[in-house]
Amino acid sequence: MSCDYGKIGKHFMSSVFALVDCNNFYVSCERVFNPKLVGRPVIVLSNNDGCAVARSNEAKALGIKMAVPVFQIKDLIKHNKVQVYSSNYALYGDMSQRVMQTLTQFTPDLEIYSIDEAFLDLAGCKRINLTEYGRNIKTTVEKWTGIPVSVGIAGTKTLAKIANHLAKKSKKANGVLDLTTAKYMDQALAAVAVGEVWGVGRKYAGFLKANGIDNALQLRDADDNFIKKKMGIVGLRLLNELRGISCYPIEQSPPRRKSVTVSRTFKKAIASLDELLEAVAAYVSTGAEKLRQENSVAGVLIVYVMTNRFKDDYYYNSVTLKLPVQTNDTSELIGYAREGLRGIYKKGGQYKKTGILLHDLGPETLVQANFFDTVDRNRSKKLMQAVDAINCEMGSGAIKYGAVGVGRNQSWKTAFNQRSRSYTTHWDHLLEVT
DNA sequence: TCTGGGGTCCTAGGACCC
DNA sequence: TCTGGGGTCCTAGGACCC
Repeated sequence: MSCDYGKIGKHFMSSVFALVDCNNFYVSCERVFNPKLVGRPVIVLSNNDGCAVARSNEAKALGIKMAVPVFQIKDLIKHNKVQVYSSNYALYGDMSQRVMQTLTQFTPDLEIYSIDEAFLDLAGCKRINLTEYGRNIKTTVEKWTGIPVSVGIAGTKTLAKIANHLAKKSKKANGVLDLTTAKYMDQALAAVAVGEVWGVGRKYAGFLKANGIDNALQLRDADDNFIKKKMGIVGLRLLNELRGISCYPIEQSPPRRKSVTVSRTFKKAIASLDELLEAVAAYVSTGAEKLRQENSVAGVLIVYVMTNRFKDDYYYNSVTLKLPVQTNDTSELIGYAREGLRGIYKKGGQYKKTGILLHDLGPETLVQANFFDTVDRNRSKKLMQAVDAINCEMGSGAIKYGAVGVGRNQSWKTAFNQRSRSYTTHWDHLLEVT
């Protein structure tokens, strides 16, 4: 059943979604390989060890908020012996795959929504006890991967999100909650703050509260026209989803990506153009590699620089380059990017971040030859294949472009001072003498 | 020289997500 | 001193065309 705004009265609930969400995912990954962390406050940091992006329940209980800068909680960390880890994306990505693989045992119709979440289509499972089924999912994932998960089940994705949220909070639910039966629906919705609803961010939450809508139940029963006017068509879909009318089906094969971004914040500000040029070349290399992995080419390249956004003299500038022919060739893209950066670089700036975006993506096979094209596309393609093959075999970065630089003091490189070992993807720890 | 409306495409910005 | 990164969708407004 699709989302049809005119027929709200006569709907019937035909779909069943389960949302499986890994608890404190990055922290849980660290705990799998270091059981001493269980039961203790643990946090995982963003790039450059800047902010806390994952927190164990014990860390949350200490009042450590999502994305809080580490320097603001230094004392808290010290006094409570909080265990602190740099992020280890290779490890988390690999653990994520194991979790998702396990979930395919329960239905082939699953949508990997993010690194730590998946929606399962359980419409075919209505005759069985859904709570039991959810419990089975939970224990199996935990047994096979070591990652604790919560399971929320309901008639729409938005309600499954809410069920999951409550499953985590409620002691009685103990990690699994089925909201497909309408019996406790109002009670459940009333228990969820409006800001916790999927699709309601900070701005909308503030606006809704100012208008007397504090929880999910009040939002569900809000006036359609009022919501449509203030939150657009998305808001209307949200109301329908809360009312049990599914607007967002499972998407098993995600459509081709529409853009690629690569950017990093520097630990220390950079003033020199040469260093920025190196950083940009490195980001372009990463972005182009991603394009080639997906057999895509880009038609637009954007380069930007910015100084510290928390300071008064904040400076941001960007340039959008329309490429003559869509491409995924690293050296070609580096050429454009360097040219673009020279145009927006302002001398004397203390730059904290730079990045590139690739837009207007399309399939490699459809590249339109251009009469004025000066690049030998066949030759470039073969070279790129060779580079990718070697980097795959020898490890990422085995072959780099000269423009990326090779110095030991590349201050633009990201710091990870408390990183755990890549237990699942590298074998070097087996050689360590302990 | 003035007059009208509708459609499409593009872009920038704002909101959200994890 | 120290503040992450990578995405999506929608909307409004302008340019342009008929």
